[in-house]
Amino acid sequence: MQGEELLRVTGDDGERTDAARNRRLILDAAAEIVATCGPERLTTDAVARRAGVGKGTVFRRFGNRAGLMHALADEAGRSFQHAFMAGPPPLGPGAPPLERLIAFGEASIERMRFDGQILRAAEQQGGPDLEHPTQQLTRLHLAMLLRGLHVPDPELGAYQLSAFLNAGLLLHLQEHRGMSNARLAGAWCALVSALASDADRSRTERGPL
Amino acid sequence: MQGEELLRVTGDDGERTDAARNRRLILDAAAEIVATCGPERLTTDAVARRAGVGKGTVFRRFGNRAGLMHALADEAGRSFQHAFMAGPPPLGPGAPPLERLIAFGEASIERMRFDGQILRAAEQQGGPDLEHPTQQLTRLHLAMLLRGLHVPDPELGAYQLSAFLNAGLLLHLQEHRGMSNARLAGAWCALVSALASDADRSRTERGPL
DNA sequence: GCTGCAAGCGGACTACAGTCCGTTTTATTC
DNA sequence: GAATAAAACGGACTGTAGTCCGCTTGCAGC
Repeated sequence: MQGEELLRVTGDDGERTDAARNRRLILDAAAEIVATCGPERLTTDAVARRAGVGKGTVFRRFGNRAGLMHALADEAGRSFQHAFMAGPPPLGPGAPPLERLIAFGEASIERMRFDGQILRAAEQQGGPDLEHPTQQLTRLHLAMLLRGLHVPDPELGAYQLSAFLNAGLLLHLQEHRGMSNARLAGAWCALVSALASDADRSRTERGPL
Repeated sequence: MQGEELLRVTGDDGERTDAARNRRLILDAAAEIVATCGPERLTTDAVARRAGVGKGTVFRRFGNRAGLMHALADEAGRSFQHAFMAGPPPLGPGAPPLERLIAFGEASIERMRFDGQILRAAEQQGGPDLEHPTQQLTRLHLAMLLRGLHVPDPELGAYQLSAFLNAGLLLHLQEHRGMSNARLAGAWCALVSALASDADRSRTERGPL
């Protein structure tokens, strides 16, 4: 009766120290393998072996291969996340919503050069994980900007926009269809501008509430 | 020297009769399993067993599991394909491009009720197969309609639109987010209308060439 | 320190996708 | 209808994701 439920005061996140240590070991091992052989060569066995832990531990920590990839992708994307949430304009706060939206798309497209492989690998397997915190954060950000443009359904609009910024799609367009980043950015710009001006127009036509 | 290269005059598509027979057997067996247990339960072993063929035959015919799923999805989607290419307006030819686009989105959303499961299963695994003939046909259709609206980059616009009509995404929004088809259709309508009116406006402003 | 126990661990095990290659079938040519 | 080459066949085999469960470890209270 004494040690029942509320004795989770251990580590930072209530994570036991061995668990935390192993998480880092696994993440580092995975990053090393990805850097060496590419994400497609990352097997859970290899990660476990290299990290010096059992295979079960990998799955306990990350759920599945995609979860591990997401964790890796999140580490890579942390700086991007910071840039659009708290960095300098036009990507960060301070610029008007439309400019921020355009900058966001351009940065996402540009970013594929570095993180595309990992992001794509994370997306695969069971379809893109739309409920993943990082995805949600991205959509929340987009929805906020769309709301600033008075788009009728910002939440759904965010889904529409992020569907296009999907790594699998962008990489395909860049690599297999040979589309330049400028062209992709242009299409993005056209899309968000259209949404913005249309919303603006129907707002002023019907009166601004 | 006699039978060298040009002796492919056999079946319909130059497919040997046993090959054609087995293709049908496999497809029927797969459809039956999907109908009974759902697409996620479809294993290549089970299909082969039920069809009474070897496992290798399944892979020879369809490449991989996703290929089989696509073949299944294509059979299910043939009537839809016919509807937007040769059926009555507004989905088929005869209506103005914007109306056809709207109808296309609505039909795609509606369609998920029946074919969503299979479509999603086909999309999974290695990301959506953007080069699959059916996908290409869809994009070609969308691009044509966008061209009719004088959108600047119809080809890329088609990618943008079809990214949203993705089964994985629509099903997620319907099932996990509880969004009504009306809401989804509304967002689609807003999107294509915005593209259309923006293109139209910048065309008339700068003069219609 | 000692004890209790929830959390964590690890690796054998299962299930499935996809490959490989010796054997069989099909269509063609003579 | 026999010979022949190409195509197809099938099932054993391989590699990998993910599970399971008995064992170990770290933490909290004493």
